Amino acid sequence: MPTLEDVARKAGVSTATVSKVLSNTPYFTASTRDKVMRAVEETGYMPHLAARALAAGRTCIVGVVFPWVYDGIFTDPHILHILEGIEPECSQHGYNILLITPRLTTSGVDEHYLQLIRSGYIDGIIALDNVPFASVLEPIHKKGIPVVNIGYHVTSYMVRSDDYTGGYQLMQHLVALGHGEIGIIDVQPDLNYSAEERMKGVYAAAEASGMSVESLPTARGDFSVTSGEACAADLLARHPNLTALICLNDRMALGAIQQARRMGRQVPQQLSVVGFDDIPLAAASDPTLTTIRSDAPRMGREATRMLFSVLNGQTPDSVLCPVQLIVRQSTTAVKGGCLT
Amino acid sequence: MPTLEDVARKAGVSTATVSKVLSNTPYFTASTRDKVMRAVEETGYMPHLAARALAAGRTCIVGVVFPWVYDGIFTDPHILHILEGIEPECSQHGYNILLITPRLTTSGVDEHYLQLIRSGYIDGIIALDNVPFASVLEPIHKKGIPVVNIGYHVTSYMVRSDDYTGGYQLMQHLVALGHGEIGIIDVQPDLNYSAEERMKGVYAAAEASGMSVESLPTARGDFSVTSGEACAADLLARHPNLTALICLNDRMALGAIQQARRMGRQVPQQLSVVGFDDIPLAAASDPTLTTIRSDAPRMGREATRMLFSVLNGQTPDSVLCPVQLIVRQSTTAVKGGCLT
DNA sequence: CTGAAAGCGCTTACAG
DNA sequence: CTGAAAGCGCTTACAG
Repeated sequence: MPTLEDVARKAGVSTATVSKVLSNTPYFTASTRDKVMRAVEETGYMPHLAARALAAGRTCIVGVVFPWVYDGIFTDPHILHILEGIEPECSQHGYNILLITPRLTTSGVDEHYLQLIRSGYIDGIIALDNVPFASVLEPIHKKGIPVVNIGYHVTSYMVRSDDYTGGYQLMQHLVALGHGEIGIIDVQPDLNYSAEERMKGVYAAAEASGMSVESLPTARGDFSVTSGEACAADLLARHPNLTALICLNDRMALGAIQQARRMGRQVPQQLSVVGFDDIPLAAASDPTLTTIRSDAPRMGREATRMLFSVLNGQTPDSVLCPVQLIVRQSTTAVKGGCLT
Repeated sequence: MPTLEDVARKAGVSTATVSKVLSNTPYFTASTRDKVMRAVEETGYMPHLAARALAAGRTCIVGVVFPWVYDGIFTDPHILHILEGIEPECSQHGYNILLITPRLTTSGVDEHYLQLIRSGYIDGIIALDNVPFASVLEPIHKKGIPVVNIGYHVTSYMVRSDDYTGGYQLMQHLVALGHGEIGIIDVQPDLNYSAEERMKGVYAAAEASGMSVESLPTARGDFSVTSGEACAADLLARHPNLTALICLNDRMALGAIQQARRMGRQVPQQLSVVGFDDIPLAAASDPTLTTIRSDAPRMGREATRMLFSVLNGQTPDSVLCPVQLIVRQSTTAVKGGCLT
């Protein structure tokens, strides 16, 4: 492999000059540039990134930190759509993506992660740090690497999805359809920041329409389909007069629909059900599911742009990404209810 | 950040010695090691990877090359399950994953990809190189980086899914259920290597059971749900006596089921339908889909192990990963047919 | 505008 | 077993 020195010799200039031409400093004449570029062509020179990284203190690598909090990390569509937004921005800036998946437990992060963060290999980080029991941010802060977090853990630069408004819209949608007897399938508190925000939104909308938050029948699932079934069974048995269910994610909603059917309740004619996330199955299930879609690629894109702006010495504002209510077949006006 | 020299000074030895202790060469006494390790502790030393890469010629980075052949790259479950198998192996070996997504067109790969490959940043590569019209392997070969390919493009080390056997099993399954009038929904040749192999398997099984391959009614889709619908409409109109359809992927199979229903054919009572891939929806659709599952995480794992073995100077054998027939509700014995 | 030289932080023959 | 020294391939003040 040819080095800078080979190019310099061939062009009849010093390595310093070649370096300057190649890194687009303004200090050279057109004729020098031509000589250098010709030599680059002829030698097939390509910069050695590790050498450049050592000398310049920049690696052109951004770390994308997806903590390994559960097995499904690589198949979670949300995470992947975020990556989909990150990749083109990095590519465009000539940056490479190092995929970092620390094992995150209540006792902290793993050793390999710590080493990597402190290794000088990474110019900036986009983290997906959003579980209450632990954070990946601390070693990053300590090392002083610029970081943008997608999630609710607090740092200087953040991108969040508007979970609160999503929850608000779901409740509002059901109220507008005339529903008054609404059950909730949520999850245990302190399990997930987004879920907490969603619930706050649901409650705010309930209060805004004059409902008493305390009296909303509630069951607690764990995001899984089966927990949705169990919760629906519980709620519908205890409160047969319910006309609608708000589920904190789509998978529980799909489980709830299955269970409602089993108990002889048609969806949506006798029971409206809403979910959250707009997973692919939500558009393909029967009935299709009314839900909230967040713009994950946009979150990735915004986070990456923020990171580059930080790397350029600016201090961008944090971003709240809007969500969208997707009305499908699983909700309808309450029978005999009055539309507002 | 403390450097090797800081550690050496504090331990009262040379940097060469510290380096030897840290890289586990056998050339030091226990007492030296203790001194060094204590100094490492006290200084909080962490090796600078770029410096190490430059000096040692190893970066501890493996590139995972997923060519950007279509938008869905980040949401294709198959790709992600492969990544799921790659990550733990790399992590275990102390290697980091650089995610490389070259834009692949008939005119070749993009410039940024070429630079990266030739940059000296990457010790080894796992590629997912499997579309007939272009390959990402050539620049890798040219640069001489060890590479394992997951797919049908030829290189020294390869991992493939046994598409052929998958196709064979689907046909065999239908024949065993007594089906004799079987339609095929395939895709255009030269579009996808895996699809070609699947078809070869289907044909081989057909011949093995005495069918004439030429007479199999066939329609050509493009992997999409809607193309599955169109193909089913075509086939069932032209050949009303068909009792089963083999579709080269699940999405076309799901489309075919929809269309069959619309045309008044119950699945599976009046028409058995099989797919290929076992996408998540295959287990959740109505009816659930009989299909072929390939073990993507295993493919990722095998490829990574092969790569590390190549990096260690060995020459591992290529791997053919077995597939599995998943029998679900969309297939049943032909009415009045004789089970063999 | 150009170049000589130091230096980024490590590893690795080599000599002892 | 240990260390002095060269070198990996680049960038960056600095002097001219």
